[in-house]
Amino acid sequence: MPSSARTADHTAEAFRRTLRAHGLKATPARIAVLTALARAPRPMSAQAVMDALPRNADQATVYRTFRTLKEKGVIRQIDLRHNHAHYEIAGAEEHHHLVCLQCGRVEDVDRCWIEDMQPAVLRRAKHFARITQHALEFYGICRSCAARERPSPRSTAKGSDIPLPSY
Amino acid sequence: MPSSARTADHTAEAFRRTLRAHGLKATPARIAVLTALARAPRPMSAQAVMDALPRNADQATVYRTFRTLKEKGVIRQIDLRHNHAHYEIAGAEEHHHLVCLQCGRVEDVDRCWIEDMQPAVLRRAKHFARITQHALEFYGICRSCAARERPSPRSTAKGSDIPLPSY
DNA sequence: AAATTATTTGCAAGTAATTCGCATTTAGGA
DNA sequence: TCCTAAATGCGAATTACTTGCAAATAATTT
Repeated sequence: MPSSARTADHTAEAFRRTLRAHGLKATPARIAVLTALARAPRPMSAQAVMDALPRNADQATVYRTFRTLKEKGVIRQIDLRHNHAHYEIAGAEEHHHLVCLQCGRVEDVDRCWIEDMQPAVLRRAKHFARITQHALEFYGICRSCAARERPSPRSTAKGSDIPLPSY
Repeated sequence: MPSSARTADHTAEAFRRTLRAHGLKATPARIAVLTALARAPRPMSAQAVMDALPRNADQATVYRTFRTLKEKGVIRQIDLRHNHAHYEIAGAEEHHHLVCLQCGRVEDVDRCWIEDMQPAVLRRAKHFARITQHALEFYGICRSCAARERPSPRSTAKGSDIPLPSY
């Protein structure tokens, strides 16, 4: 067996099956994006993915792929405070990240503690001198949205997809 | 004593003192931004703050104010997955947020649990039907950056402030 | 209270990240 | 192999945020 970092089958064939299982077409572009994410040791930016791709696949495709796979839960969006989104393959064991606000270095935190645990997290970290902040957000669906659930999955062609409150 | 939500003095005078304590000029724009954030029940976007401001203060000023106050730790940046940053006054007791991926509704989570605690979090929530994801990131300074600490706080005038690794 | 100066602001233009419209291509079922 | 919905590629558009610089101003000094 290969020495892949996280236990998971990250072959093109496996991705093909995953895509099909979600009712998505297994296109070369999507497989290439997933392969790039799987190879990278850290969450990747759109730019990094585009650079990693052989030749084809332009921005729009990469961004659309991110959105689609994120909606299906195949990949996960990460906010590293770099002024642009990062993505990683989901499904791996829960983990978080240590992000250096100065140089952008990212390191995995493989267990889930908060606040009082920060000294311990820091001790386990390989490359960090101190932790100054952390952010935790929960995402889900609120009651009113759940109530009018699935008004028409495909009707969202034009309008901005999220009706935001004023802030 | 007034019935302000979070225990803290959010008067213009208090903000003036806070600013001065951080070596910043207590300008009307800054006090207005802080006042807007203090009044809002949720983290605010730059747009929301600009709309809330009497008349003056343009984008550049608001964004610059965010950056300055964030660096001083007076306000905190929140990623609500709305495609733009949100900010809230820092210093209040630790809390997190519940964000509806469909309508953007935001609700505070006033205690800090994760994962296995999600059913309990959901039960305590007022407006949520389900939680599907959560994100936790730690921010700090890595060893190499700590090593070359404070090369010259003011010399970062032009270059992009964070030398990013390739992704 | 007026002078002084480093900060901060406002404006207008600029840049980076992400999205959209639409014609063309393609994956995968019939 | 044909067919059709889904996906791509291209260019243009939009959004979020930043920057350069001259004018304004907070707070210190006199």
